[in-house]
Amino acid sequence: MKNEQIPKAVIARLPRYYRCVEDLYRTNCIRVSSATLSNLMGITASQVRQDFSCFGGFGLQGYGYNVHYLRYELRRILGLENKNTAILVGCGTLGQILLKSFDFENFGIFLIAAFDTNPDVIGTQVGFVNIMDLNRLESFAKIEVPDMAILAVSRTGAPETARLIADVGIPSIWSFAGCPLGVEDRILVEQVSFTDSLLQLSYRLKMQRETDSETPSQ
Amino acid sequence: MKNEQIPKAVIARLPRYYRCVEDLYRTNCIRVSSATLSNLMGITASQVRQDFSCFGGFGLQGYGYNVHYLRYELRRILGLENKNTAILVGCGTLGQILLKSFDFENFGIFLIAAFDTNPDVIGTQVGFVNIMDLNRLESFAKIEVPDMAILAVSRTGAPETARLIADVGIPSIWSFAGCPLGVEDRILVEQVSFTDSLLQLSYRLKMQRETDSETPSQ
DNA sequence: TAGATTGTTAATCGATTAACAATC
DNA sequence: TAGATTGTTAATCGATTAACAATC
Repeated sequence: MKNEQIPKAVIARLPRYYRCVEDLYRTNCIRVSSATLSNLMGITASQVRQDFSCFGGFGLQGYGYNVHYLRYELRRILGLENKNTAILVGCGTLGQILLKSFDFENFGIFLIAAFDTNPDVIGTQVGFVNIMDLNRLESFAKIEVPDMAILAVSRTGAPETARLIADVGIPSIWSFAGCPLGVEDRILVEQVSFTDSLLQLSYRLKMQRETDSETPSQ
Repeated sequence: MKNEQIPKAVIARLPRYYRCVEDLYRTNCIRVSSATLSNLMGITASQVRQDFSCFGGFGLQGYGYNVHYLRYELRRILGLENKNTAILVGCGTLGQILLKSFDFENFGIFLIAAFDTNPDVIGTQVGFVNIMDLNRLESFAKIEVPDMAILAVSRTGAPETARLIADVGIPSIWSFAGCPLGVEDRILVEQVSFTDSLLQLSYRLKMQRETDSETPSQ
């Protein structure tokens, strides 16, 4: 594998490649060409080949890509073949949904504990884990050393909680808070932002209306 | 306003600009320079000015940007000054969270109805709306003409439901299904994908480990 | 006026596309 | 072998950064 430094744009496409290839794999497809894959992805075939060649290339001239092998390589690149442990911090409505129904195992992630500050939920079991008091996080993290914290607290509490997570030595946060956490320079932070997404849609909707009214369809 | 065609990269930054400026506005900040804003955003001052100049520029030499005016312009550009109506389709756990606690009004969006196929939830009230049978969507849409459908159904049902939404003439979907819907060429689709986000974090975590082990800190 | 800071132009950098030799 | 399709090189396109004249 070339270790040059993978372009950001390529990394951003990796999850979608994996989704496409996973679908092909599930439908027992044996091989796929860059042309076919490019259709599924909505990009050019040239780009598919260029992207894969960043990692050394997984294809065979005249044949294309073996789906099974391609899937394995993408899983390896994405780190899905590693086993990571995660804790969930913030067991409100969103946190509880994640505990109950998100398929962490599919991503090589083991959810080993959940934390909250609300006495009403502390001690209850949701999904497969018991919810613990957040003030036990520090001693817990010393023993179990989780790879990831899933942050599902309200925006107000997010930076403070994130600091705690970073302080106890957890190296990454998957955050649903949708705001800067203030620890981005110390540990890895990946955001799922509902509001950023909605704002982009709002923008596109407005633009489309403006364009439509300039060139009325008749 | 220049109507050249705003670069995609600029559009992707608009929500974050708005968040920053909203924070400044709330803390009664009167003016802000591109340098200050660039620190908050984690980008260069040059880029801030370049970005705003796409829309004609909102600043004043020697002064910077008036926060109140900048906020207004960003709201206008993002379409938040428009009033849009939305319906929610899929009232499972995630759908119900959105009904109960997402602040749609903040985004100029009025949630006017919710739909599901499950008899157990049809007829119940969640948040401010009553949940209706999905088979009433068509007649409903003819009368109310919603601007947006929020899609919170499971991945399996997503493409079929999306087709229905497009067929009844709703021009945009905010989707939590995290998979292609098959209507992207007919109407606007904006995705919130938990899995794509988690996969990116998984990748970054793996890369960091590899880098760390190459250059051990000692 | 002098200092500050914009908007814009030009230079650099990175990402995408096109073309084709290599080869299965 | 002939056809297909990759991986890679070169060309194009778009986005970011640097520099500075304009001007508040």
